[in-house]
Amino acid sequence: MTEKTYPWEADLHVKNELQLLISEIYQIDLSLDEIAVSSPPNPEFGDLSTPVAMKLAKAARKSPVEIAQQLADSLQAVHLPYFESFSVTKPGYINAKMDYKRFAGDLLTSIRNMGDQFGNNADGEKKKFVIEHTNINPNKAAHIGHLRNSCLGDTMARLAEKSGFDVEVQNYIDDTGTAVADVVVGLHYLGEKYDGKQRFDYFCWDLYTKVNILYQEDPELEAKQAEVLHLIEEGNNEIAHLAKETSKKIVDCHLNTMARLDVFYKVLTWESDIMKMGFWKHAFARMKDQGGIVYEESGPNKGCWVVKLGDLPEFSNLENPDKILLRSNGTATYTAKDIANQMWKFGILGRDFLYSIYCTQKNGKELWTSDMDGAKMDDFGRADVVMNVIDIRQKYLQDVLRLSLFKLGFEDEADNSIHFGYEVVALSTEAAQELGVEVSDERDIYAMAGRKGIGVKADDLLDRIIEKTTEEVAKRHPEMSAEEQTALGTKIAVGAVRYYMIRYNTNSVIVFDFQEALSLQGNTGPYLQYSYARASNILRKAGADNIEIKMDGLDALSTMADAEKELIKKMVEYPGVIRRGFRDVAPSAVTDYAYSLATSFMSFYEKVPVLSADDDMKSMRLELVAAFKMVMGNVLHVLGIPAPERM
RNA sequence: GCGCCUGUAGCUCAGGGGAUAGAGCAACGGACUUCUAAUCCGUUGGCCGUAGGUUCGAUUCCUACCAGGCGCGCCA
Repeated sequence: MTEKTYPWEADLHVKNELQLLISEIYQIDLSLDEIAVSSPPNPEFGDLSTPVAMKLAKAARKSPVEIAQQLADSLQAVHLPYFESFSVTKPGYINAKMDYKRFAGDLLTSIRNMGDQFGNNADGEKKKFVIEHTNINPNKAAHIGHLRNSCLGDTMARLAEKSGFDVEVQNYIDDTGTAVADVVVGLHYLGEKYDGKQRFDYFCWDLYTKVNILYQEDPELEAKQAEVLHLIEEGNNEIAHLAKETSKKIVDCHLNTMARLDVFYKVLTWESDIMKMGFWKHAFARMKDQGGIVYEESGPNKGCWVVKLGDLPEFSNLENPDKILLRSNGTATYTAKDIANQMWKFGILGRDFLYSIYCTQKNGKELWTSDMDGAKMDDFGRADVVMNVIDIRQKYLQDVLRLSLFKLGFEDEADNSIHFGYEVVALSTEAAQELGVEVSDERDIYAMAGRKGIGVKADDLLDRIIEKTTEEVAKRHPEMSAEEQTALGTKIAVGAVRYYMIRYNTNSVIVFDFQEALSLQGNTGPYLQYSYARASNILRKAGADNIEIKMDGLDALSTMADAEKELIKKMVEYPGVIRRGFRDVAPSAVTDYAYSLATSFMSFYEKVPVLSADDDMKSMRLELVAAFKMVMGNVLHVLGIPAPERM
């Protein structure tokens, strides 16, 4: 092992060595995945352990303990870096004890040297990673379901960046759909005037609901929807202008809402521009040339252009597995437009938007937008990997999208199309009740419904939690000015909301509950922030920002307390967490880790004095605290959670 | 009907072939002259949906069933 080795790869070293030894001694070839190495449940068993000997017992025709002993002896003889000794316990576990002086010393040095780069990897090979998220219909205020989308998408974008991808965040705006049309119906035909007394997106929230209720009793009004849609598609008329103006105003509201949570974008893509650029027409021509689609002369899809999906196992059970792209009346389906858009993202459409700068965002970065009056640019799309963040109800359509690409001959692009599907946010009985929804004993969760105006608005939630956190700050820091209190309160509120939105497994519905979402204690964002603030405090009091912490104290590492070792072991996991979070598309893996890292530090904080320790010990512990602060800072950054120096 | 997902403590959730199944909340009892108590320590609380199977070993994998959610348009 002549290459540079890192402490966070220690478990990998053991695995590799075991693989080699097992092959040599028993002539059994195991994959690395078959050699489980993990932290044992009890520190008495050492720092790392593996049950692999028990797996081998049958094939090697020896007792597990015997095999374990033989492997442990062999490992001992190899002198792996970072390991002190190997032992065996009863059923057949091999346990490893770390050489903490070297292990911790190298880790702390690495963290100090790598700083905010610590934990990053180069898996992405600088490939272009396009992620589309948020995508809210521009016709009403954002609600907490949209928040889940944006927070998950933003975290994935951050994970992709840490994983060495060139990341482009897109926000697609469907400004030509029925949602916008409904609001336009209200504004134009109902003569509803916006008087500026409330926020425009809140006004539209109510108007959208009103229009949908009136549709039920007034078929003539409902017919206006189709009329409006038609006029929008035609363009260059009063209605189309009104639709665009309305959409833009709502998009601005959405951008403001998301900016409050530090969610930003690289480019906006407007459906109206997709239409004007003739993306679909162009895609259709390409598909026809390529022969990927067929015109049906008979059958249920008679007169339509379809993509044949029936021979794919995913669709073989469906009554009508083929997907219509062009209807018999000559218009394109939603899926067709989606395919064209996806082709654009990959740069295989042969067409591109024109672009201009939309605005400068709160993070100082420019936001671009597709724009018919803009300039030609080569910066956008042209992806190697495309991730679409859309809730799980879109799974079928996302499958159709991917497999259609495959069928059209874009096999690599199909492979690199990832649907990040997540379950929706619903309301608890209490939350539903608070919003005035009629509740019954028969159910305990209530779906949000834009058309009915049922939902918790994102900004309402934020306002409420900021009020609460600011109150708490005021209690703790009466010396601060009101502005400072609000600023800190806002940071904590952002931490609480973002953590709440991504901490759950994406397969499960979040049953939104105010009490839980507003909680600032226990397994919450503020807990992470508090651990960071506590570490900052120690360093500030030690004057560590000005003096250089010396590594001389590392001799003291041989007498590390358990709490210190636990903290070291937690920090060492971080690079693997980033890798796994991205690979498994699992932001919640990062929140889980962040929480356990914070817990380790809290435990250290309570048990191990830093400032009052002897000089050598103090120096070592300050280094440890500084390392923790760095790692926690990095984790918080991935999660998009502000890291306050004090709380 | 077909397909996907979920079922773990009173509640909200982690874990995902391996040692005694973990957290938070709630309840109860402790710890602030101490590096900030948005914290920590302790107690109570589990047929890991049910039944089979695979395995040295299953809460984890497979099958069936039960319960719940979602999806399967020439809608967007």
